[in-house]
Amino acid sequence: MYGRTAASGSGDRAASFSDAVEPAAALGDLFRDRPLETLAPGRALFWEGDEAAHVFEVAEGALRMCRLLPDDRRAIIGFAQAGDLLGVCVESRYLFTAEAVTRVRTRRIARSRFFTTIDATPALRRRLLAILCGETSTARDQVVLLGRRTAEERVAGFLLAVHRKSPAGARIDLPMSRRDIADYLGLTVETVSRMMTSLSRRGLIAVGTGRSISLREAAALKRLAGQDDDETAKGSPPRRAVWPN
Amino acid sequence: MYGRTAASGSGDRAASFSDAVEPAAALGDLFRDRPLETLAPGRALFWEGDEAAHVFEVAEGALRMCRLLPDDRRAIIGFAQAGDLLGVCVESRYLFTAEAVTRVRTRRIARSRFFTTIDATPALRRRLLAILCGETSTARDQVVLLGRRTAEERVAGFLLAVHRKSPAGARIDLPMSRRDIADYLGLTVETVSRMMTSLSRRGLIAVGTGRSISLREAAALKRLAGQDDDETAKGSPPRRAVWPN
DNA sequence: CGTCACTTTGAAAGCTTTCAATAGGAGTGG
DNA sequence: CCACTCCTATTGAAAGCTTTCAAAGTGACG
Repeated sequence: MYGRTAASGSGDRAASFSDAVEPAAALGDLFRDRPLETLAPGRALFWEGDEAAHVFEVAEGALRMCRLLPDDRRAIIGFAQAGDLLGVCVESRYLFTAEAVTRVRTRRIARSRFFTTIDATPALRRRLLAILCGETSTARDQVVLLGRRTAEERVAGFLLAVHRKSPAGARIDLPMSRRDIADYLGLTVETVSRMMTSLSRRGLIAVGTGRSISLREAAALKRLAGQDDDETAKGSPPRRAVWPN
Repeated sequence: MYGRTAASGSGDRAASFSDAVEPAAALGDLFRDRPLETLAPGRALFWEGDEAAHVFEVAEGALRMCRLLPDDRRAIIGFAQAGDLLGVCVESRYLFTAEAVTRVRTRRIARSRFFTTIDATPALRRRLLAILCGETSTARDQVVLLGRRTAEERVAGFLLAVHRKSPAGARIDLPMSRRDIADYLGLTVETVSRMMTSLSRRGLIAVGTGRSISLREAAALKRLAGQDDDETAKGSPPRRAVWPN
């Protein structure tokens, strides 16, 4: 589990990494006086199945939350970044592995203390509730993405999602590798690469050196990703197509 | 959002519909004296985007939670059944449409009252927390399923999941259509049908009349679905494959 | 300035989807 | 109670999008 401890951020619902929640009581306060711990790229903060003894707050860097299938296929459930909470779960074991993508700095508190404090503080309870609802919502967005969108739509949507939470400008620096992106989007590295190339050739993005990318035609990209800010249809209720039973 | 208000149930984490939570304070009590409302098959309990005025408890029947893409592609996020909670969300609008698959009976309470009561009752707060964590976990299982499993694994896993929550016996009666299953598994109706036929021809299942299916070789099915109850590997920690960065 | 890991390309293979058409079943009306 | 209609499920065959398998580029580092 993860979630911003005091995030702002908008977040088009379609394809957002973590969740947009209005600033409120800061869950981050819980970690205020805990020491910072550093994690080198590639190292795990905790493993799926391990005793969930702590709850973590990401202070810096990016992590990937992943799960492995018996035959080594890997699925990345999401990425966590500064301000996100990791390891919140009711069960006693972590449900996924959290690995550092970049150098990461975290703070931790005992799970028991986390819940005790949360339970005793109305404002924090509401924050946690919001975070959990957001997490579910994000995971479901991912379900829609994986279940019904093409490779191109996934990649376009991914780039837009990253962009939405990066400082500013058309330039984005992906902290993760193509493999991470592929495992997050349910594709292969090659397909991700091909889509990037394709978007690039069509002038929608510019693939820079390393892992930097510039969005050239955000509007077109949104159209591709199916995240049209179609203002005309904005007011109308979503879609009420009638489906046979 | 949905979740069992007082569920028992085990639930192999891989591919479970709703979530397994130990019995505790019954959230269902909140609905105890509310009148039952009936919904005919195919009718919506609420629409995505609608003002989330109520929280519902399913008393009977099965619903599908779905989302539509701009071009009519549909994704089913999950199914809800007796005991599940629907419509819990922090935001003011429903994030998906809930439609009756079978004849459904529900009870409802105002969202404000729901949260007020929950907030005032420690035991209920913990229940809700557990439900929300479970929902997130379920949605993520689905992400892994859609992102990294083959059509055959998905169908096999789906049948096992349905079986796990049905009364008993090898026989299961699917309340939903092939289309619903397809939209839930991110496949087409034809592919689902072909997989069923294939499993049937190999003797793993027997496709009865209507929507009934018998599991002939549950063990083999589990192997296919990647849900091996491999006792030997049971004790060992999940998987700690080291991934390059 | 090599080495190694990651990314990009190519070409062929594969799994699913599409498009079409044939079964099956449930419900309706004569 | 049977004929008729409609909708859902099953099959087939061809097309397509992704994946696989291989190999060539690129860039970061020591």
